[in-house]
Amino acid sequence: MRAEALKGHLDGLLLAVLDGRALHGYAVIEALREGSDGAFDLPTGTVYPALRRLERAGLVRSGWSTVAGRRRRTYELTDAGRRALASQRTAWEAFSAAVSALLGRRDPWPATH
Amino acid sequence: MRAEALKGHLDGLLLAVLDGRALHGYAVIEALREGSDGAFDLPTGTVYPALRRLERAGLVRSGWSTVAGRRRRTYELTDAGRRALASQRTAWEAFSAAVSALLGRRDPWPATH
DNA sequence: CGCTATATGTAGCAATACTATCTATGGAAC
DNA sequence: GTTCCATAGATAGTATTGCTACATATAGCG
Repeated sequence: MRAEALKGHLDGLLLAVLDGRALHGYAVIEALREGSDGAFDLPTGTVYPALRRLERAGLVRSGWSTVAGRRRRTYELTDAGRRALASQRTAWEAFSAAVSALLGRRDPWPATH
Repeated sequence: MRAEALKGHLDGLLLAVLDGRALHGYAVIEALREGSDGAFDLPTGTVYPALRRLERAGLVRSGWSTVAGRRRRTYELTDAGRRALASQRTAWEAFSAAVSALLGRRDPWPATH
């Protein structure tokens, strides 16, 4: 997976794994890995700053908790986050369809010139 | 369409519209717009530098021609470009499947914690 | 006591698409 | 005939963003 492929799509994925449940950063990384069948195994340096970015944007809300002596910053969606997720899903459908239409064809173009 | 969504995917799209035919930059822009049903209407400041980038990488080859008093720099795939296109298609399948798996579900996660 | 998994975080880097701007020709509109 | 649009190419500078590398710390296992 090329590094740049994810650009512009990570936010939507983060919102998606937080949909309906609160997770801390480390668990988000695991959810992305498992939910993508191993395709997305993202480093902490990618996910933690991205979650903070979403929080600054008001799409998630965070709070601290301590479990078994380890501190966790837990994230959950805000109302704006849920709306953003819905719009990201729509945008993905459009983007995905457009790329597939262009890239998907296995035969070269008919000679038109 | 968010600007960042395209990042990392443009090269594959450019290679795809050049598959089996030679096009000049302006025609590439039109091919992207028409082939994506209007979803991708890219500015010249995006496409021209990207084509030069592909040429530096050895994936396309360019030559000049003049049609109706207008000079055109025409691009066509190299062998390496065709190989790169095949690998981009495979990468897109994997990426697309992974994102759809995470983003595609319309129902929130079951409560597991 | 060292190693691994868990857990959070930052600084700096590299890649890349976009905005804004510039030049130029041919043809249509007025 | 001159203004405007479509065609055609190009570049400088900017902003965003994901990644690498590094730093810190606890729990549990051998």
